[in-house]
Amino acid sequence: MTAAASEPLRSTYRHGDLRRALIDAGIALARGGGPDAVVLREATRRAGVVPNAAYRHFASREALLQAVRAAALSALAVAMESELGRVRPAHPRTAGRRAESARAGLRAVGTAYLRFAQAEPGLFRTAFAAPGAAADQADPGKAGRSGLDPFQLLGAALDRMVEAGALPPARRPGAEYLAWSAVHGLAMLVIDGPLRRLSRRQVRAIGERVIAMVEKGL
Amino acid sequence: MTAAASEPLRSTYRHGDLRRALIDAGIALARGGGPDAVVLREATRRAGVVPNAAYRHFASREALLQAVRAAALSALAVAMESELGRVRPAHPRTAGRRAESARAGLRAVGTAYLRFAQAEPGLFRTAFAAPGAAADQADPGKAGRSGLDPFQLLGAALDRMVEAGALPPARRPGAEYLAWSAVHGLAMLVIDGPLRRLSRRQVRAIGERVIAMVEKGL
DNA sequence: TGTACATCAGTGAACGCGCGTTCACTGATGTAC
DNA sequence: TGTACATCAGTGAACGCGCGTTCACTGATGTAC
Repeated sequence: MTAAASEPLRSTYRHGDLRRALIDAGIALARGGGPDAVVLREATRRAGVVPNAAYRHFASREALLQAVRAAALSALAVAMESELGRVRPAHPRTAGRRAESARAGLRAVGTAYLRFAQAEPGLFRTAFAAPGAAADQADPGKAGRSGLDPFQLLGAALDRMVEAGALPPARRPGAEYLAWSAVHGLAMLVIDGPLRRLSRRQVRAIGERVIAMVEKGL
Repeated sequence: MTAAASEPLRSTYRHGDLRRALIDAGIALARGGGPDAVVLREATRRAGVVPNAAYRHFASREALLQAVRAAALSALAVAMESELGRVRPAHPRTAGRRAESARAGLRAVGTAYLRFAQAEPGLFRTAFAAPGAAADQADPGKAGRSGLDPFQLLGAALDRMVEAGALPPARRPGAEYLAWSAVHGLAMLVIDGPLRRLSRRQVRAIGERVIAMVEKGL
């Protein structure tokens, strides 16, 4: 009954859910060209609506971009959760297995992060583009199914490593910054920077080594 | 005798060195706002010249940006060389000292990289912004005094570690990608991303830990 | 169950802006004789 | 040493573009009686 959110044309005067349609259009734009490609006029065009109609739902172009950013972060969180789910056995019995499982969790987080960056470079860049001065607090909607955002998922993985004895507690504080930096750096170099000529295979191989370096160097 | 390159006003009909002046203006713009701030018209304004005059020296806005990017890379290389020079004693006698000196070289490279990113975020972002499709080969002018660009300086530091026995030769291939990723990631998160609220102190502390992680995890 | 009405989502037209780039020009400079 | 001239760096004016945003409007919807 409700109009399809992605439908660019419509027969009714009212749109149905223009807000949703604009966000979806914004996501599609971000997917193709990163944050700068999230152009308010183009989003309204795709939604089959006159440009200023957007102002019924967003205060400004920046507000729309903000919503798209939250969606991108959320998509990343979902990808990480899904990789985590694939890798973690329910209740390992022995201490050794628990430690290994915790380490696998950290690897899963890193792997999913890199895979997402490579599969969706535009969304990835949008997720981490600096917001326009304002709006910095935790916004709802950037989390995955578990309610955690990507950074929190990483933190939880590190916590599990400490619990399982795979990471000395003294090393825990701030460890997310180290792990995050390594993986984020490779992602940026690959999608935007000087490593963008590397093949998929090469990137995966380097990704594994980066993650191994983190595991060993933490 | 030659007109100062940075002089926005001029009394002569000929400019003197408009090309240089446009690049300098472009650098100033990049310094303030990253690659997107390198606007051809603004650069000509600052050079005290009519907009289309730029086309005597650059084929397009992209060509100007390219020149600015090369200058930014070169500035980074110089900063790295300078930090390297401060840290490396000339000819360490014992193997242990040579190894330690080689490690110090790697740390210097990473430290300078991070410091440059934080001191000159606009230039840093400009240096690593993806060039517009064309022009990818090694351009002259992006190197430092030694003739090496930032990536090559990192490679040389790693080579010295192998020579000094501070890094197993088997670990050498591709090691620059690992080290680079870690440091680059922290730089990006700090200047543009979610870590931008961290204080100078905090960043330096995390920077040291990231570099330590690289040293240990390589 | 029918009707009057307030609400407010989307329309239509327009604004000012700054951008990159093209065109035909002009006049200072340095060179050839 | 003086003069004619070709070169080409910078001028002046204009283009088309797409953007974000504001204004007064209109008409479908759902609600109160």
